[in-house]
Amino acid sequence: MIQTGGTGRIGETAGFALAKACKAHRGSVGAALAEVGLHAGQEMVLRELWEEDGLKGGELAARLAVEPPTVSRMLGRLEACGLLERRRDPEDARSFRVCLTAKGRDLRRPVEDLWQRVEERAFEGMSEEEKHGLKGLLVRVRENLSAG
Amino acid sequence: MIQTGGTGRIGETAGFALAKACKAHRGSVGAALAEVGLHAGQEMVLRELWEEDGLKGGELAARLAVEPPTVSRMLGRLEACGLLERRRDPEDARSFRVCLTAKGRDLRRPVEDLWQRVEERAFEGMSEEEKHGLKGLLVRVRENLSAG
DNA sequence: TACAATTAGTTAGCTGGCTAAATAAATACG
DNA sequence: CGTATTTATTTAGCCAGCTAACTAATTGTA
Repeated sequence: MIQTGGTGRIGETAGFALAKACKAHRGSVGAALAEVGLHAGQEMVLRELWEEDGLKGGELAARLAVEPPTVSRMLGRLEACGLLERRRDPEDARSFRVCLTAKGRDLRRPVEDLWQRVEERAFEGMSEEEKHGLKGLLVRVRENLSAG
Repeated sequence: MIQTGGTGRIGETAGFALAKACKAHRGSVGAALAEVGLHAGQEMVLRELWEEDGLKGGELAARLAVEPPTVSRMLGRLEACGLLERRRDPEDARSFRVCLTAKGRDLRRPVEDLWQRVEERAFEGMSEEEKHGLKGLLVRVRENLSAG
């Protein structure tokens, strides 16, 4: 049994449960990612590029809902790892296109697989209905908060 | 409308929805916390102490499910802010007790209030049943993952 | 055309999180 | 009793995230 947070107001909120569940999830994903040489969060950058290669830095930041400086340094590290490269945009000299290398593309399967393994463990014992309902509610939370 | 992540496998998982919802939630809480001079995560330390003052550093790390070095530096900063103090444990010279100052205790209300405001916005439009069900599922996710 | 305003990225510096390694005290044990 | 082991905390250094401030290129406009 896990304590849900005592008697205080914060510990009783759904937001608290959300934060703790997410922390555990990120921890599990992070541990698995370490086995392929990645840090938690970096797989999100790769995921966007697997979906659409050649994004501009700013587009990447917007899709990740992260600030430009964050993306800037992450790209530097991923580039140093040989997973992607920045190519100057011929149409705009202050932009660049982020392009996956073969090495970066090859990580797709292993990363999707490990994410899937965590998924199975995280939601073990839940029906498809429960899981689907949970997902829907989480999307609503995100919508509610990203407004303002 | 918010994109849920395209066609890739990761974007379709409940874990992905969890991560994105949590990111939005942490962002909202963090913005509100900034108004009382705190950073996201620090309120969790205070919360534990509001529940039980005088915890040892290691106990705090365990309850937060965080590593000792993380707690060590956070305590240093919170102490520098005058929110708490470390008192050496007379029964064990290598331990200490973390004790709130009046300033630290006074933050309870404002922090609980702002957390509550985010709670209302985050789960706006959800019935109590949905919210309660969501909370229960999130606790189960946490239990599933904190096992191994 | 020349200059102002906007836009794209980067750098610096802060925070929460982590691991590995060092310090120091308590405990176990021969 | 003295040494070895375990335990509590800190330090160093890495990464993701942030804001503020800077650079450089594009665009708007007088």
